Formats: sequence, structure tokens, C-alpha cells
Amino acid sequence: MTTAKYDRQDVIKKATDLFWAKGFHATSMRNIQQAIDLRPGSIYASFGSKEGLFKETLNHYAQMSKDRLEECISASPSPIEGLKLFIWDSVVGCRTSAPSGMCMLVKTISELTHENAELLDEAQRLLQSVEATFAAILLQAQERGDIDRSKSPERLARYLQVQLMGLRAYARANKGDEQIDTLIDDVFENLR
Amino acid sequence: MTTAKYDRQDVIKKATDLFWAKGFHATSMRNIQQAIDLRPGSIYASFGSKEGLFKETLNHYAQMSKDRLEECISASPSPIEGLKLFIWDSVVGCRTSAPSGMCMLVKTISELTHENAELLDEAQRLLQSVEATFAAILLQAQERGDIDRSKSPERLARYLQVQLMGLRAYARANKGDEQIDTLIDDVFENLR
DNA sequence: ACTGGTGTTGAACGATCGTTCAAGATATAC
DNA sequence: GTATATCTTGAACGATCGTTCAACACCAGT
Repeated sequence: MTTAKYDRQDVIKKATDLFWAKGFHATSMRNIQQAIDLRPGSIYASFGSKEGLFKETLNHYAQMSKDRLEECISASPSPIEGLKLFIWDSVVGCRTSAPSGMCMLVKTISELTHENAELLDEAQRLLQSVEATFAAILLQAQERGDIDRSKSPERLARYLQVQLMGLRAYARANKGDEQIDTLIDDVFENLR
Repeated sequence: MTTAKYDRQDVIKKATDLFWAKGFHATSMRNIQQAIDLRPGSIYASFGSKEGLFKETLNHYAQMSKDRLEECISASPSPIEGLKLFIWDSVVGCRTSAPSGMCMLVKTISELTHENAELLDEAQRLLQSVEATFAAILLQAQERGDIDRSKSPERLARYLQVQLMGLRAYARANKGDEQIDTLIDDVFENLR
């Protein structure tokens, strides 16, 4: 018996970077094969198809995002400060370090159609789970009395999701704009 | 001498619908050829390349958007009401009628990379010109005393652009959500 | 009616797409 | 050492990609 020689998680990581940067259609299996120095058979044995691999990368991306969010929260003195750090990092920080300034999940629902219904559903599902995480954090903030209690955590989370999507898209559309910090401040102004 | 037999503007219109619905990479020239019942030579004689045709569709889309915005303004009792109508139509109305709930320009900057730098630049430029139109309308609203005068029209336009991008992306991510109207109301709450 | 130029046609090009699979390599079990 | 089971390899498949171009159709000018 022979166990896998290559690191499955490493394949997913590198595939995520490629899909994140170039999108589903513009990334070819050959791009991935040469990026991770693996022959097609190995990839297809592990993931079945391009769609199968992409689906794994979506989940990996969402997990990375949640880990980063948790990091931001525990590194900050309050939940709200943590959220602000997370959003700043997502909008401004990712512009230089990450494969794309855009959220990979938003990029996916923007690019794909019903022709890839399964991938579309997965991205939607993952976005909703991120929103649920927001809601949990916002509930904490409400209990601490840091923010407005009159609106439900779910509604505030929805608001935050819209803002994050909008800010990241705007940042990508106006790459040199230095006034994005102001926009982020405004977002949290309206939360209080 | 022979003049063109097919309607150039009609080609652009139909190509816009396809590109808007499926994006740049997922739309093939053959898709377009059979949608408008035209042979490749004719298209390449008019537009040079797939990129050339796509660039024309971006401009056509932006012009359509501006026309629709103008319509909304003149059909409403005030500039702000016009903007609200425009945004409602963009976010909610487009979900059934338009090829895609997403803004084609945002879709483009989300999908493309520096590998198609010219198209990316064009989409960014067009988005900025839309934002400038917003600013002009908001200036009118300020002069009428309808909204806050303490912030510059440019800043308010930037805010509006972020909201529109965020709302459309969110609407696409949560297709069945009926609470989007509430989100739109919140946007204009924060303007006053 | 003929000519010259423009528009149209559809087959074809090389490249690349996602995917498959028989053959070879490798490691464990006896 | 041999047999067995698993993984890896890389050539190859048919389909489709964006694009080209020689042959053909059509109309204006004379």
C-alpha cells in the first residue's frame, strides 16, 4: 500500500491562490498542475473534476477568512475594534498581500451562473455562514453596550456584509484612492 | 461601394447581454456569433478582436446606465427620490429583467486581471464617470437643502457608489431575501 | 454590361481546454 | 524475493477556444 506522496492541503492552498487571483474560468487545470508540479491524474484522483477542486478551495478560503476574523477579534480590546481591524485588513491590507483585493466568495457569485449551480450555491452558503459569524460578534458587542441595541444582530450583520462587499469592490475599482480609511470610519459611525 | 448590412448597434446590444450575463471569459465568440447570426469575419472586421468588442459593450452598458439614471431623476419629484428610484431599480428591479443582477462594470473589474489591463482600465474609468454623475446630482440635492451640506458631493457620491456595489453584490448572494428594501432605506437614512 | 471595391461567408488554423487511461513506479505484506 | 495494491506519470482524446483568409456576393460608378 502506498499513501499519498503529495500534500493534499498544499494542493488546495495553491489552487486557492490561483482561483482567487484569476477566477474559475480563467484558471486552467494546466495552470494549477504546473503551479503545484503535479500531473493531471493525481489531481483528478483526489478531486474528481475542476469543479470539485474549486469547491474545496471555496471552503478553504472561507475557513481562512473565519480564522483571520477570530484572530482580529482576540487581538483587539473589544469585538467592535476587532471587526474594524478585520474590515480594514480585508479592504486595505489585502490589496498588496492577497491574490486579489476582492473576496473570493463574492468574486465567485459574481462570475458564475446557473451553469455551475453547485458552486454558486456553495459560495452563497459560505457567505451566509460568515454573516452568521458577524451576527454572533455583534451580539457580544451589544451585550457589552458598545453599539446600538435597537437593531437585531442579524440586521447589523447584514449591514456589515453589504459594507464589506461594497468597500472591497470600491477599493478594487479605485486602486490608488487613499480616502478609503474615511469610508471605513463612516461605516462604524453608522453602527453606533 | 457597399454599406454595412447588419446593424452595428444591434451587435453591441446583443453582445452586451451575453457578456453581462456570463462574463468575459465564459462568453465565447461563437456564443455571440450564433446569438446575432453573424459569421466571424464580419465581427472581426468591425471590432478587431474579442477585447475590442467587449470594450464597446462596456461603453454601451455605461451609457445605458446613465440614461436610466437620468430617466429616474426626471421621473421623480426630487434628485434624492430619483437616486433612490435608480438604486432600487438597480438592486431589486434588475434581478428579474436584466441579464445579471450585478453591475457589468463591477463584474468586469472583479473578473479581469492585469492580463486584460486595457479592459480593466476602461471599466474603472467608466465607474468613475458614473460616480461623477452621482456627485453632480447630490450637489443639486444639497442646493435644494434636501440632504446634509457638511460633506462634499464627492464624498457622498463615493459613499453612494460603495452602497450600490455592496447592495447589488448582497442581493445576488441572497436571492430570495425580501429585506433588501430595508437596507436601501438605511442607505438614505445615513445621507440625511 | 462591366469593373472595382467593399461586405459576407464558412471552412480551417494552431492553441488550449477539461479529462482519461494504460503503463510505469513505488512501497508494503508475506 | 515475489506478489499485490496504490499512486504517479505523461501522452493522448475530442471539444472548443480566438482568429484568419481565400472565395464569393453584392452594389456604385462609368
